[in-house]
Amino acid sequence: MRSTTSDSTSRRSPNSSPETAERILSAAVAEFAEHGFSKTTIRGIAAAAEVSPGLVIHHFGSKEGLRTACDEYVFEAITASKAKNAEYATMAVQMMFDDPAMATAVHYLVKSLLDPSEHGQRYFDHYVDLVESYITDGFAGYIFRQSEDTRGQAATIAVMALAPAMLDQRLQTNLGTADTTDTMTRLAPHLLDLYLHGVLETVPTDADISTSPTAEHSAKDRSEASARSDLREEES
Amino acid sequence: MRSTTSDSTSRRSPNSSPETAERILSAAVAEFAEHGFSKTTIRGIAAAAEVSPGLVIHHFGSKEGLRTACDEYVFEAITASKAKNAEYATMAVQMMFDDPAMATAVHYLVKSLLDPSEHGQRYFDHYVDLVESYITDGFAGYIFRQSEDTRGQAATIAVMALAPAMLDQRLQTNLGTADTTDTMTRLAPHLLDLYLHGVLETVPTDADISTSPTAEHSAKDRSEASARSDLREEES
DNA sequence: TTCGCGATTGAACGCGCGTTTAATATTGAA
DNA sequence: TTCAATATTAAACGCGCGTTCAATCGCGAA
Repeated sequence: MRSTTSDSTSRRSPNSSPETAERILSAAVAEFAEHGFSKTTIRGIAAAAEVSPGLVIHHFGSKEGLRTACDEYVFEAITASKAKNAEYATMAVQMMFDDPAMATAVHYLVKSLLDPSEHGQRYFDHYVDLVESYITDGFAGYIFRQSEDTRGQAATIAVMALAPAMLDQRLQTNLGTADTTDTMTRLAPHLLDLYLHGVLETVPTDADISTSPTAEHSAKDRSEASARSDLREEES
Repeated sequence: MRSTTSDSTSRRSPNSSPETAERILSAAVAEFAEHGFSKTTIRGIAAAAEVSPGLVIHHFGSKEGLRTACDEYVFEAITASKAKNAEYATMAVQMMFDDPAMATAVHYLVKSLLDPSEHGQRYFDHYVDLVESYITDGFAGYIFRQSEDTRGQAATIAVMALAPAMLDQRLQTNLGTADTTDTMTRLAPHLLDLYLHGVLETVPTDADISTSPTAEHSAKDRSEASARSDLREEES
């Protein structure tokens, strides 16, 4: 039943269509990346690839088989990209979105990460390992703060690095950015600031220190009041 | 023929069953939180609430109507919690998971956030607004670093704060933590460190400082090599 | 040329979904 | 008690899904 070059002598039988299978695979990655796995249909993929639904099954056996093939396809694309651009990993995720195909691959991985399945866990585990090696060995000229719980630290940083891609659509709508690249460009300086200095500063005990106070907003004690009010009404 | 009615004392209109509707609602929130919206079935909710599928439709009109009802239900639970515990918002998300019902509510919101729909966007927008007010007014005794792009900064911080809850399952598997509370407790010190100091330190110009080299891993320049290799094999 | 095999298709199958419908059970109001 | 309205159910409807199947097409081998 399984097809696609079962002959070891690389001899192609009467008919072959490696490019058709690849077109299906490419369409599948795009569809999965956009709609997620459960909402994506074989019929939709077939339509995008301009083939019949039956042919998709013929080449990949099942929807799950197609997904597995997509995993390898995307992993190879990501690793190939990393070889060319080793700086992406920890915080410069936005660099990956320059290449449209790479952006699709990242979106696919995000969907895989958020969908309960082994595929996504495998990628997440690998990513945490990668960050952990960065913590111990340094990365791109930077060194990391050290912790007694390096594993937990690596997991924390990995989660932070993946977060913007996961909420890409939400950010795009909220900030009014045009696309993913635009969004990541907008976030980049704040991410860098966060990674370098954090976000909080201990309240000055008596004297002012550092950080030019650009805006003297009314810093009252309404931190709790604002938390309780108006969660429900909105209009923006 | 369901039980529950058991004893007498029914003083309502001709017939009514607010408690049955509430049981359905509660079951729906739990099911949605666990499986997401598209994978959750009316039949599954009905079974969890021990009623017939038709009754679910009778009370809420449709699956979408049920979802809308769940939104309000969860929003109220969250806001009620915030009234009692105003410290959760920015980084102390883990505090919310003490209450099991609250943990379900948070998981529901996460699923809503990750599912493309207006409901999740509404919550995200509100949350960014909340963080923005914290940036300008301070929060829980802390003051925030100031930026020219407060909106972008707020969005960045909001995304960071939501990230651990979104990858809860992935973290649990990777770290071997028992449950969400355990996971959040594990991450908490690293999150605090991140928020207070960041993760990176500029590489020392000439002298070594701090950071004991704990790991004897082959700490070569393999940062790039490890990125390219062994993405696909795993066994842990 | 003829033959065989994989590529490809259109139609159909079975299933589970959200929803509808008709009937029954229950209960406050008259 | 009688009545009307609601709660509740079992069954079924229609639809879209993943998948199967039989038939056809196209091309290399003989």
